Amino acid sequence: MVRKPSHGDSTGAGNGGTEAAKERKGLWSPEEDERLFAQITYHGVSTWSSVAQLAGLRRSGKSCRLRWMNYLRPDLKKEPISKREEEVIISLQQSLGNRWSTIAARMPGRTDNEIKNYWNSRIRKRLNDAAKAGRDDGAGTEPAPAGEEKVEVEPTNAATEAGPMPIPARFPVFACQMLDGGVGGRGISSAGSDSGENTPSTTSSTQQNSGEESEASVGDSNMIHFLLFDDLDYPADLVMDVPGAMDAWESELYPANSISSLNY
DNA sequence: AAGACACGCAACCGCAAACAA
DNA sequence: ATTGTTTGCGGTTGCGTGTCT
Repeated sequence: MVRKPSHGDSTGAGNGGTEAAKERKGLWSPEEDERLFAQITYHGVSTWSSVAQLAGLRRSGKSCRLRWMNYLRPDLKKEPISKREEEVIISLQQSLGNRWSTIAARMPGRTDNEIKNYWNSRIRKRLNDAAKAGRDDGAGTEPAPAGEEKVEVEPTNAATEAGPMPIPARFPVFACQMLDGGVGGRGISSAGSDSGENTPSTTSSTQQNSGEESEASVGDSNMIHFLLFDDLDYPADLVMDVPGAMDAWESELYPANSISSLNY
């Protein structure tokens, strides 16, 4: 259920109207998204506040960063969180606690916000229910280990569940820039690969993964890493070979004239 | 059909860490 | 060493939509 944008004043003309410089808040309009995406794609990120300024957005740098990280980033997975991913979340939450960004860093294509929301709205509730049910049964004093709370686990790779791997909506151009090395601020490079700590291992491991994870228990952290490498859907060096991706990007998602018409 | 409620998601807020001047 | 700025994080809230009564 995607909330319909309620940006009554997508141009920023509203919001009281008089203070042109006043920061906009609330949902992002498609135009704002487009401006932000184009700005970052073509010019990278020096500082987020400058991104907001250069893109002509009346948004805080913070807001721009959040929008990019949680929504516009080309490497985000758009499909719902799979059972396997849910198991990983549960397992990592057990070992790391509510360190959502760390958990997200180990789940390519997922954001901390997404994981946090998923946890708060679904898993936590379910675990609580399970714990309560356990107490009612008198069956145990501890809630069942989260990993065992599962839910039938498909042996298949999550990436293959939904059929052919979808072409990430905006990845190609972004990847071109990344590989080109041209625009590189620190923001754009970290956004393209993933935040920091897992980047080297994930990218290097991607090509060697064997395709299927072992049957190790969910609580096994080594297995989690292995499994996650397996989940990395869009290794940067493969993206350039996706036939027609650029065409799709240009013709459907962001026609050249729609971007070049922006002033920045 | 309509209102109440629950759910899920997007975004904001406040804080702390990192960095620059 | 100090101060100001920016970034990143986790918690929380607001709101649209779906479901139930």
